[in-house]
Amino acid sequence: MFSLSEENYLKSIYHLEAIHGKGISTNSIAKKLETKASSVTDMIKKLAEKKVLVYKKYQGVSLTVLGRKEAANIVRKHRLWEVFLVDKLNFSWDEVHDVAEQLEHIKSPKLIDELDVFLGFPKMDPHGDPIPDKEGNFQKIEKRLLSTLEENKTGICVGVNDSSSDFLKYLDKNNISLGKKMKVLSKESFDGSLTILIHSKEITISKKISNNIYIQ
Amino acid sequence: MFSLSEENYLKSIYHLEAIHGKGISTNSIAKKLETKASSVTDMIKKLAEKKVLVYKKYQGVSLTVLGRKEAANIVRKHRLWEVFLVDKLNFSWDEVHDVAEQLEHIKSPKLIDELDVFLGFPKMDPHGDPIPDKEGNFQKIEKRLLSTLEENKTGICVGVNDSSSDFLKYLDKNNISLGKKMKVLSKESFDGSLTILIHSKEITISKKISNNIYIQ
DNA sequence: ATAATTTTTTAGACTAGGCTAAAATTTTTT
DNA sequence: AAAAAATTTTAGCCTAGTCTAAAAAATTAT
Repeated sequence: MFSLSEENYLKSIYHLEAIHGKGISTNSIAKKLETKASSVTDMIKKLAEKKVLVYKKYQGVSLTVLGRKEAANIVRKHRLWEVFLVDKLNFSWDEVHDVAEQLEHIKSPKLIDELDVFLGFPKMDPHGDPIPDKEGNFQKIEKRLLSTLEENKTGICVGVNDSSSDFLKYLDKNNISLGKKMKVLSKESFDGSLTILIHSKEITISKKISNNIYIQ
Repeated sequence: MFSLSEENYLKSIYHLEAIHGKGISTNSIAKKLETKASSVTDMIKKLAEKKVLVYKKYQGVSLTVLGRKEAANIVRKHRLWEVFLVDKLNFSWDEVHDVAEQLEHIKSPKLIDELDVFLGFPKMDPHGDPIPDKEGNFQKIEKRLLSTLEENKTGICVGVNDSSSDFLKYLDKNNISLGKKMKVLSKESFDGSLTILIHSKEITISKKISNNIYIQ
């Protein structure tokens, strides 16, 4: 059994590995968890003893198979709870993160199995991120950043790269949500900003925005 | 904001006050929380500083208005989650306690409001215990112990006094659940055991059992 | 009313998880 | 290849919450 703190470390390392591959640095973990490198060193020693990751001094860490499965299960719980909050309790997609962050630590295999049934075995959370199964596997969906779409081409929003409340509220304000069709009308080469057509309305978005929207 | 541990103390003291009135002893709290009296002394000092209870050395404690409201809200959350587990996730009434014990500590006012809506504003949990509203108020229902029912009289099961898994499983096995009609056929004066008619079946139950079933 | 017992509190120690400051190691720059 | 910079680890300290053992107070029994 893992403590709340241990689970948060596992989850962070899992997310970091998904982006950067094996060998996650102490500093990057510290940044992600908003803590100090020295605290990270202490904790990864503990986690290494528990066989969920491999650690060699000054070399960063990598999750073991066990650790990855454990982490995927926390992510699974997080995302299932997000679906619950949006589908059943009228939360909007920018409100779910903090609550799911708490709910993901509830320990009860039956709870999460039944929640999965109750929600109809969803494959995606409200931000378009995949929900792992019990083994930690999930279908990787085809997607690319809106910023890579050429002029006059059309895509459908299938996810976001940043799930912060601020960003999601911006999207709501501009009528961007999962499943929306969007066409790139023009691309400004100077700053990378895009003018897109969405819902028969033209809006201009910055490079930073288009770098955080996934389309298909 | 209160820590998990503080919340558990508040809840225990709240339950003890409901049974024994004001002035709860250090030892009784320790027993309820399965901890040591010395730990209790430490914690109640902290809680007294936070104004949720009044403490005078060697005199036991009493919740303040603030403390009672805080505690009632934890109970509210616990019982709403129990309803959710039974009504929506196919838990049986003997399985809900441990999970609700975890869920009751999730912090999100919106979550609990929306859960209440989603469940249709239930007034009782699966064991017949009342669910307090946000102010901590609940309707006290008329009820008496099955053991006080006279021979040849009939009652309807409206609650249980003991919510342990063992006891609830015993009730399941004997087809006793909320809403069931039961008639006392005979009472053994020697040991207080009862022979009751339930669902046109006769069963004999001990005094201890009949002391833990509420009827109306 | 005093002795014995029980309850409660205090004192001091421990663990998990975090921090700061300093030391050790690795990486980057010159 | 040495010096400078950045990263990581170690050492020592802190807080929350718990524990044991001993002291203090309250209660019960004689």
